[in-house]
Amino acid sequence: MAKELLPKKSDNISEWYTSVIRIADLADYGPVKGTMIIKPYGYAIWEAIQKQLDGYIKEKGVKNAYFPLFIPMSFLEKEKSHVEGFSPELAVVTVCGGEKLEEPLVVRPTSETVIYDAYGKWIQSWRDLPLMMNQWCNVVRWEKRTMPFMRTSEFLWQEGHTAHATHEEAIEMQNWAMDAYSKVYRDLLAIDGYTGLKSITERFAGAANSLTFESLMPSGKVVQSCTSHDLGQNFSKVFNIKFQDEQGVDSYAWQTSWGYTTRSIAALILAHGDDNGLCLPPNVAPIQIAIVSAKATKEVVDFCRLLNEELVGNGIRSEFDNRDDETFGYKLNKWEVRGAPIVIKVGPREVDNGKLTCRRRDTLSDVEINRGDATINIRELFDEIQSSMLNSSVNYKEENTRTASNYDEFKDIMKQHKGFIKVFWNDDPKIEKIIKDETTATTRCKIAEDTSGVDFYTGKPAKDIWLFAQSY
RNA sequence: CGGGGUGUGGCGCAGUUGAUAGCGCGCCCGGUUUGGGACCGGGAGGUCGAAGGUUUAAGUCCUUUCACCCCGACCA
Repeated sequence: MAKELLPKKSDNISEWYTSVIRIADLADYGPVKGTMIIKPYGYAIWEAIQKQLDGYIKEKGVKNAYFPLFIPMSFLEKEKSHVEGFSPELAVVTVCGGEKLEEPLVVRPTSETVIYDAYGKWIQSWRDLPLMMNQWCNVVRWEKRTMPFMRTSEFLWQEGHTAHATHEEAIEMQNWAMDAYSKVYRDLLAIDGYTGLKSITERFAGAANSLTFESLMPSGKVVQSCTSHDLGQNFSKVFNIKFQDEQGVDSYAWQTSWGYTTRSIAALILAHGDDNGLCLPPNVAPIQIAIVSAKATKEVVDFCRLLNEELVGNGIRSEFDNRDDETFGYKLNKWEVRGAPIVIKVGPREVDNGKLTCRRRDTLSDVEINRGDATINIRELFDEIQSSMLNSSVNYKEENTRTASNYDEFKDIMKQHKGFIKVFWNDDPKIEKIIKDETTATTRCKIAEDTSGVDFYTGKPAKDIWLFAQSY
């Protein structure tokens, strides 16, 4: 624990990022390339996200289930664009129990194929629809360039898979999932972003179209940590997910899949952290309140203990840091690096005057509140911190969304600022490739249909408004 | 996977022309301390990323390999 060892975020955001993960005790490297150990403090963030998102999922009537880790290679090969999209990053098992397998097994990179093989067996009638399942699990994608939380060979996520009788119903589901994701982002992580449709190049392998939530990081690069796909009938046709409707006519089901990953924790670290370390919004902070005593007299310790019990009893994630081998100043810095939203400083002064000195992590300023109604005051402070953090994210996004009306302006913005670039554009993979090669920017999403402008690249009448940016 | 860089106790580093390792922080024990990273005393801990090679002798030279960082391609 040494704050002076933390590189300045403004100097070198990459080194800052990997250091803060280690110093704040979020995670450590695993023994295998690209793998990571998520430590309790980091995992608790994931649990807070899970709790919220799992609640939304259940409210919607989607059931949790679990499907196998191993998938026969032939399953992936059934959907052409799916296997083409994933084959470069597959981990494949060829030997089991000391014997070479007849058919290699893929460690799931995503579970469409294994789940839809089962759906094909389970769905016979319109009465079986909609079929809506979700699983919380790990997936493996052998990435070339890894980074803790941002891009690991194995990562945790939730994947929802649904089958519906109509395309409209499937689209409603797809939109619902993205709404839930953006609520998690905004309400829990205090991160704003743009929701929209992916381009032909960027969409999920096997999807008819993909919705995404894109959030801008201080480096000027953009993070995508969740997507929601309209799979059309692409998978139902190859996995034979057929049902007989009320008229006795056979049709293929309309499907969606949607996932939210631990990459969102990377966004959380990057978006709010500063030169002093992590800065967590109260709604996801594993420890929302750290109580630190300035002098460990019996009166002070008893005061802290009672306060902590009261807060914990009222559902606040509070901890009394009662270590006797660390000094006051040391503890304050420790909780600062670990990003606890509020540190309550208690000494004889507070015991005497019935006030609490609260240090806000987001503003690094002290606020005095009454001990008497501590819980109420702290809940108010939480709300204030949470919304102030979201506000700064909203402002940052808006300040860094720039409009380009032609390619020269576009290149200029990429050179000077990065961030989001808003343009009129018609989706064209060939042009997207050229732009990427020349500027490193790719489409993030289509945010609106609008025929009032001309395509920034070709100058021809345009149909839509798109956001471009460099992605992580 | 391509280009560049790094690799020495948990962390940050030093180690001259080759002679089998040292510092600071941290850690453990004892004591004094505690309102923004305390101090004194006493300890533990490394064969120098890994494997091979040259040599009487390798942290230092050579080869291979691995990991991490920065920049690309792939990607949630």
